[in-house]
Amino acid sequence: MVGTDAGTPRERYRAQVQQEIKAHAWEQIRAAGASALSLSAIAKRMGLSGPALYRYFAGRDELITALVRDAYRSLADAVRLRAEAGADLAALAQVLRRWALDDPQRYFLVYGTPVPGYEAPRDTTSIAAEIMAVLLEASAGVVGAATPDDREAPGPLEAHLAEHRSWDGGNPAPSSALRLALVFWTRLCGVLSLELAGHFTGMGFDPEELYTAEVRALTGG
Amino acid sequence: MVGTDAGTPRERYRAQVQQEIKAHAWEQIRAAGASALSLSAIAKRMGLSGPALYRYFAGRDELITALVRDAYRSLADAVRLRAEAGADLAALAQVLRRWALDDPQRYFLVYGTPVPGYEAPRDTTSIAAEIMAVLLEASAGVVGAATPDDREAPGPLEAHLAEHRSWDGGNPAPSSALRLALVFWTRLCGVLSLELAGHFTGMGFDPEELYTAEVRALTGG
DNA sequence: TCGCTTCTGTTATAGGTTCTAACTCATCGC
DNA sequence: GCGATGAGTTAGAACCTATAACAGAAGCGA
Repeated sequence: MVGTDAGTPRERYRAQVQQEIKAHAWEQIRAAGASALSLSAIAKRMGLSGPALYRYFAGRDELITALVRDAYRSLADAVRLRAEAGADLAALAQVLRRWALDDPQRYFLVYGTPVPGYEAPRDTTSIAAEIMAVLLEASAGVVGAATPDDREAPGPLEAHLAEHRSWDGGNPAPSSALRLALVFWTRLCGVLSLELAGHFTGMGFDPEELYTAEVRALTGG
Repeated sequence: MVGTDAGTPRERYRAQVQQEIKAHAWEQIRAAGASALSLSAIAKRMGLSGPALYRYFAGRDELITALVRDAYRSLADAVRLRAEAGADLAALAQVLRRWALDDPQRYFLVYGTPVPGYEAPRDTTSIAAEIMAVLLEASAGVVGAATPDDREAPGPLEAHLAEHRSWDGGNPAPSSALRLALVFWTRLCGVLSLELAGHFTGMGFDPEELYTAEVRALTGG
């Protein structure tokens, strides 16, 4: 645990209390969703009284923003770690699915309903870019493995992406890899969002079958 | 406008006030999201005082439930009307996109973050089934139009769906049509959810290109 | 037309929330 | 030890949901 005990005692204490607040916040969110998050309730359960928490977070919004950032970070770490361990795109799909099922409300904090006025802070967008970079790298591996016969003529989307690839982080992957990473992302989020929101309940089939079928279609398995 | 003025004067008045309440509610939701919906604020803007609204809705949850139902209904009507006018699957995709972009928060009320404990009332699930029935019908048209050469061997998902098609509403469509309707739904919701939540902002490309590319891939255009 | 009933809207109130202000007290560094 | 910093407290303003008790209008039957 390198870096855990850096700074002055006060800073360490402060960081620890902040972590404790966030832990209680996650507990509440898991139980009743982010909209039910209450600073007062957290304070009460920590043996503190209401306004004490404002020493640690400027308000409810700042706490939620921190939770969103942590959620983003946990997904980015999970994906990046497995990618560095040599996982291919199909394996990354399973990482994403596991991460989502492990805590649906955490998934929705990242990919759920946005607040109209809300502007994502800079660090979360950079984490999002980090995730896309990993997916892009893995996608380049898939399209690179395709035999020349499999290379279809670039469609309109590839052409469009070839001209708008400012988000590729300098990755020299072909536009077909850009397309694959993007479609991978949207299709899997599509299945997960509907599954976790319960839109498949009562339909009788197993969402995992749908998910893995989409992964197969994407990775040419 | 058949059926608008049915019932006693009191019933008509009551229905009108309920509609007015919902109109103000949508206004608030469009501006600041469903979590910012306030009965007090609605009452104030209607020239009423707080508790008066409880004559029309038992509480905040019941109002939101009514709004969810109306949102579902508007999507089902939009899709069904165009389908009855002869629209094919690609055209229905455009209807869905237009409906979503027209009011993102309405989309998220249906397909956004769910409240953990919340159980969808029966009438909304039946509307969801109605939407799926329309998509299934249009999907059957697409797979029916495919030449025999295009018919691929049924994959694992088709096999799974063939055994779990309780949601098909008695439609005798082949399991490939079930698969298509399901994948149509999830892929398009994937693009729309990410687009409307702003996850593509700053990436430079046009989400509509991605959307139409997915529609092309689905309808074999 | 009278009067009863039903429904609408009111105020008062309880209890919850976020958040600010002002104050007390412990801790840390010099 | 002493001053500065920071943590935690209570008090309070301004919201919110929701209920209770009451006033008054509208509808309906006799």
